[in-house]
Amino acid sequence: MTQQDYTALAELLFPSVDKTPQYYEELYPERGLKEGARVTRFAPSPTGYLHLGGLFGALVDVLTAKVSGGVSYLRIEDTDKKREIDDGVSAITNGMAAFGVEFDEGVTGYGTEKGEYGPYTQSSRVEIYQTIAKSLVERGLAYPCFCTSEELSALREKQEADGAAITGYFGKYAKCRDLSLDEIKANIAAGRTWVLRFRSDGSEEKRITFEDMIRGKIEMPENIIDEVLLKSDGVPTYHFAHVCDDHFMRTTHVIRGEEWISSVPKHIALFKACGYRVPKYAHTPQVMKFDDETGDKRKLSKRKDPEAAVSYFVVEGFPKESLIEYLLTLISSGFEDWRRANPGVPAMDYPFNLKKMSSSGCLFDLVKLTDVSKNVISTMKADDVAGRVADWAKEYAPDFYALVEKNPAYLRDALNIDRENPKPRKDISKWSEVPSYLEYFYDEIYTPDYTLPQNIAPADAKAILEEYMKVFDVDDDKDTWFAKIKGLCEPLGFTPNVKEYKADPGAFKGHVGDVSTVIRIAVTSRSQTPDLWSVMKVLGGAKVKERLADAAAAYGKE
RNA sequence: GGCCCGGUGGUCAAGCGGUCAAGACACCGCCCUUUCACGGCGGUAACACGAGUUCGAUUCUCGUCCGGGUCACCA
Repeated sequence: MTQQDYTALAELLFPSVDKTPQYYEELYPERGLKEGARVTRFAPSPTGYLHLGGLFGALVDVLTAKVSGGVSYLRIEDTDKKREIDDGVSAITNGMAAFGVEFDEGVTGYGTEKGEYGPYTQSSRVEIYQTIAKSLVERGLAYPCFCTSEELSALREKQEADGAAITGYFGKYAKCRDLSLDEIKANIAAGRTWVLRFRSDGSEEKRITFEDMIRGKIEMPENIIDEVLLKSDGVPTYHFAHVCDDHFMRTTHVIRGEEWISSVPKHIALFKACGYRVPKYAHTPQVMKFDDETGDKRKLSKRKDPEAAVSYFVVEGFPKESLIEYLLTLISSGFEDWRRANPGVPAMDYPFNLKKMSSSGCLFDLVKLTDVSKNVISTMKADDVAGRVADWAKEYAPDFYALVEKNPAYLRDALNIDRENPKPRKDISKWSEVPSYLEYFYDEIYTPDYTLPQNIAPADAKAILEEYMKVFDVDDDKDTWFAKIKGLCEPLGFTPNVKEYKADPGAFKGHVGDVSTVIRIAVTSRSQTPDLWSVMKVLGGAKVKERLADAAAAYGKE
């Protein structure tokens, strides 16, 4: 075909395209950012709920931009209408919001966005792709292909049967590659649909190398495939959209999952054909999970693993900071050290470095998350914890919420036991644990169970309780409170001195610990609780006396 | 199958030619202690395998094995 033919072909294929690439170059100028500033993007497709791996990637994008004084943005890749789901976009933006991940630009919700480089939704950018496609045709770098999917799969089968190393539409197999202008016209006139293909000039022998920001140098065979640029409905494939968008949105660093590594040669070829500067690439490792059934590491699966959806963590009531902190420990090995050196600093201030990211797939570890979360929660103020518990309960535990809502101060006080001090308790890892954790503070959900440890006889328990009721005063300070419990010991055959008991166990029924346990069980039905004195203070004198009496009566019946 | 990525304790991981191979989680023990937790101290436990390069390999090279990805008008 001659240049004239190409021009005519471009006009034939894209009659309605009236803009030029130059128009968009001016519309989306280079960003005037300072030297070294990185522009990153998170570009998911709205095909389901927000995946944990998605949050992971988004974090890397945002951090990379932030640390360099650059820009991160959210782009929606909705070029495949078949796979799209109704609230796919909201699932992504809500999920990000729920964990406090904020982009500088891009889609902010269903139908809304911010920033000067939009639209940030690919389905709204078809005119741009077509303009670039048209110019590629004019330059002989792209051509229409009329092959049907049947023909294509027949081709693949034939190649496989021949034992071909590379299968696909390329070179001599690309039968539409050298159609004449007249043939093309005839096909179109006959109403045959077409896709636009890239005319690759790659060679099977040549290899290309590129520098991955995480993995270092990667060498691969050059792309020889005549990749589809525009599907038959005129919408671009991922590959073409990636090139156009990341060029015009002036992305400097393309950070995406490692499943894209194998298409980098394709992308580099496309960037070059378009005359664009190739961005830097960083391919992140996959988040895996240990499969108990097979005993193997495997990719986190949407179908089998509830924790693959970030919504799992909000339902369970993990604070957003916990998941972020945990993910950061996976993302960057230096994070835990930094955290120890910088307690209380927002996680997003972490001086992240792409190069220090591990390149091997990491296993998602719920146990570690639990530990991280306990630490996060242990540093929160009681008011904060109470507020978050209430917010969580309102949504996911309405019965508990009804209880809590009646007296917020009471909830706060119960949650404040052994909190707001240098060595806070670390009992809670997620809000869903709170209802059972605070059970004995609420009669409505409290079921008395006065079961004693083996070594304490009910009759002794009854005696302890009866004596204790005589001296109990909720207003005692902690020392006199405990002195009273010690005072109970000797008359009843126990010793206030644990060491004394250990020296000669046979001489006593037990020690203060046993006496305390009896009281603890009477008041809370548990042998293990946070500081009992504090618990009683929160419960109030009347309630404590009532429980003491109930328990004593219960032992009396035995 | 071709191409590509990866392989340090159970998990996450430092390490970049010479280390008794960090640390965190989990686990175990001890101390603290009226229970539990917290905290402190200590412990078990790893360089997938085989060659090569080197005075010396966890570190470099090759091969093997294992895991993963990718070979669509899906992203």
